[in-house]
Amino acid sequence: MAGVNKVILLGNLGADPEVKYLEGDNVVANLRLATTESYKDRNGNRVDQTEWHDLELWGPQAKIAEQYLKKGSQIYVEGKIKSDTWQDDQGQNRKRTKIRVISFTMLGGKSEMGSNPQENAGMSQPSTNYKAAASPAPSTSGPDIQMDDSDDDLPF
Amino acid sequence: MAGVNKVILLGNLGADPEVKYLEGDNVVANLRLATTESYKDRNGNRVDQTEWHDLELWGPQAKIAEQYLKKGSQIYVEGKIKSDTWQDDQGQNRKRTKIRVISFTMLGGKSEMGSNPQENAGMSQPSTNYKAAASPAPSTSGPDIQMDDSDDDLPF
Amino acid sequence: MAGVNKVILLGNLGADPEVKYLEGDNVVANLRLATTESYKDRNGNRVDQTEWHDLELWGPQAKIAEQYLKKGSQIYVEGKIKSDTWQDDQGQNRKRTKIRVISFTMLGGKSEMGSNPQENAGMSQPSTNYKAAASPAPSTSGPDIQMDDSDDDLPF
Amino acid sequence: MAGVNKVILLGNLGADPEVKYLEGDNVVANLRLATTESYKDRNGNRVDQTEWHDLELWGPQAKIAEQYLKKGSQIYVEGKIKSDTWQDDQGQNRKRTKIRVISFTMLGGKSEMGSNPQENAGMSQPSTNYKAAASPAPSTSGPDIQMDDSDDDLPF
DNA sequence: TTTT
DNA sequence: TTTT
Repeated sequence: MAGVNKVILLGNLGADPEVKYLEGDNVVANLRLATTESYKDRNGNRVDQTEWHDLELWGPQAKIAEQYLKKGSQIYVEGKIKSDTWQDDQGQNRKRTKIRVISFTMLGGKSEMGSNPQENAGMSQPSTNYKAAASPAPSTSGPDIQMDDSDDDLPF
Repeated sequence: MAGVNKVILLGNLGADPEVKYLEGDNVVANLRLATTESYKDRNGNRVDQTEWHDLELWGPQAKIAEQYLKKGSQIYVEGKIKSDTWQDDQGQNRKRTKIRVISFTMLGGKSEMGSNPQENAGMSQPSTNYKAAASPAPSTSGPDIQMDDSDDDLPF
Repeated sequence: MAGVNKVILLGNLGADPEVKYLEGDNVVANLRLATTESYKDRNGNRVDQTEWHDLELWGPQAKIAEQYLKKGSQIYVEGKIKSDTWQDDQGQNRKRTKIRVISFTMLGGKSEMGSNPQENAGMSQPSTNYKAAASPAPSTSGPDIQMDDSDDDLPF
Repeated sequence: MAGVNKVILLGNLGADPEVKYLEGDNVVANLRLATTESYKDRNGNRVDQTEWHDLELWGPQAKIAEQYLKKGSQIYVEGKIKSDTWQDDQGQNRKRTKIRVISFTMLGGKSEMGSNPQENAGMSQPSTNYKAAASPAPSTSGPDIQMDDSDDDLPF
């Protein structure tokens, strides 16, 4: 039963975040992330190989992504693999794999922090590490606890 | 261009390895790995959530997997996400995601190492860490050589 | 400012946990973990190389460790590197590095769960993943949030 | 015996690399890497906590570090923990922990690749991932060969 | 001693 | 579809 399911990615966004506001105050952001490897083939030519990843962020993380990330942004991501399975119109089993983001960090320093300081509350550094908080935000009354969403049972 | 694409899994095999011997001495093994998380839902009930991963191993690794792994084996895996994309019969874009294994380690000590000591050459411990070696070995001669199989340009 | 400091270990305990109960309900456990690599030297002889790690766990994690881990236990650990620096008697700068554990998972299934079922509440599997909760436990009123202690500002 | 000893760091260099050329064509580079976490304390004030890591790179990696890294460079690192233990003048046991780098990637795109294209041979991208190659190259001929430098038995 |  |  012991299980570890961990993904570490570092790459660039292929497009601006797609953010959806759902009922009940929930927010989800979908990102397309490219990770590119370079290697030399047997003839000594450099070859780039790009893998595209579908990332999913929920709650406060989604909002931070909406606010600060855009096409081209470089980020470091920790998450886990999550698959959806369903039957398509032809009755065939289908599977789609995405990365549920647990935390991410903006790199590259090309931040364009909004001009509204309110927006940046508690986030003076654009490259702070954003741990996921469940959404709706739990009323943690403890000191400064960082939450992550790795094990919650919210419906996402 | 900087890219990191890393997966760390720890779980159990849902079936024996499926191994195919290809032309040119190539071997590929496919594994189904389950990683299970346990958490309590809002009612305090324990819930298990299992994610199934398709693993792909090549060359010597595939042979080691064939030899030592079986349904139920517990392993620790490092690898990377690799997707195949194609068009199906209906002309729809399809995508299948799997984990290309870079290294793995057998856990649990329930090894049943073959009775033939030759088989265990260099592997007195069942839980040795098996780093991937490209197969057939690339004719690496320069200093730029990739020393694991993460970046090779072999056709897999 | 972007920072990642992550350690992943899988190994066995060299001794039973050392647990200290501090004032204010705090608990700390210290573990000695061995990670062993096997490789062949240039003569083809198998060589084992063991690295010893000093792990530190706080709060509920420390109690779980006290309860379920013992000399020889095999665990998977995620944590971060933390160093203490000080001056010794001779006025020399000294540094000691340890691993602050964020989460751990018991492996090997050799659990000897206590006979008191209360103790195992919510932990029917010995190999559940134990995320750290800050100590003293925050009064999280949210649903089932998993906390980790990676970013707290408690004095440890 | 199963062992995993893995470190993932992302941070900035506190100083230029220190490179030593040893007898027998060996090269070693030492780096000081800072990883900084930001969090809010219980009063809502942002606090930065910096951990300093001693990195050690060998062979070709050391040369690449010497050539392209400098004080302030942002890098992503994978490696493992390695400790030296010895007795000091007072006969006391001492231990020093460092990170043996397995691979690293330059981030931030502030590369100042030398103007000599020869220098960049096989490395048109400053942020290529540098996997360690043992130096001098081991005469790998069998299938059990370690394909990165994590498990070699070279004298470093 | 870094970085934002 | 990203990035250098």
